[in-house]
Amino acid sequence: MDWTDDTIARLRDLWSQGLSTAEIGRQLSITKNAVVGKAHRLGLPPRPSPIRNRPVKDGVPGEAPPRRKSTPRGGKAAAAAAAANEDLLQSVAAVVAAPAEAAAATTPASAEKVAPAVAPAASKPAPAAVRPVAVPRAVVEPARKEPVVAPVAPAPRPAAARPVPSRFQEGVDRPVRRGPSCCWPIGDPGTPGFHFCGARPLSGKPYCAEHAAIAYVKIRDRRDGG
DNA sequence: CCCTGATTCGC
DNA sequence: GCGAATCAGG
Repeated sequence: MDWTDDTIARLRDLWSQGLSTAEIGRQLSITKNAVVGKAHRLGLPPRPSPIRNRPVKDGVPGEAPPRRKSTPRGGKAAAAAAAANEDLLQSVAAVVAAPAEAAAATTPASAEKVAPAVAPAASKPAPAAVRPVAVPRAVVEPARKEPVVAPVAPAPRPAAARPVPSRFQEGVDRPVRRGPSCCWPIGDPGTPGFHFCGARPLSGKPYCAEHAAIAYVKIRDRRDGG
């Protein structure tokens, strides 16, 4: 791998986007090991690791068969990494908490499904021109085979100025129509006029065509003047 | 099995 | 410095 300034910058960018190492590797056409290794050497912030910490060997390693030539080290390093990890997690959690809560606030229990606060990671054959938006993996599901779009959290008042459709005058909590309905929030939650769009959603989506167009936007390389 | 990220260590 | 091999948890 030729680690030019550009590729390193790309790595840093993708890394900061919260993409998985494997995903970064795919986009850079390298292995995840290369990604991790480089990131490690670059001193990039550790990602939330599935591994809690490196087992301490001075105690009971838990039957860790020393397949390696030398026993795995990393007592201090692992501890530090773990600490940094938690620290990072806290920060990330704090950052993502707000949007999540906001979304939750606008999603009543009556909604049949939760809003798709999910950023589909680029699938394997993803074009290089697009890539998923930064979303910490902790709050997203594994990638779906969806078109590369990014969810946009509904604005607090996407249509505050809009008149309330007459079909909602009679019942706010229970839309007139049954079955799936667009759950795009309209108005202020908790206020009398608040309601959900209620139109027929696109199949497989929580929003109607109109609001899906707003909710899902194509991702463009933000470094490219986006 | 698949996935994940971290570490080690030969090169 | 690099990254495959390996580890280890979900």
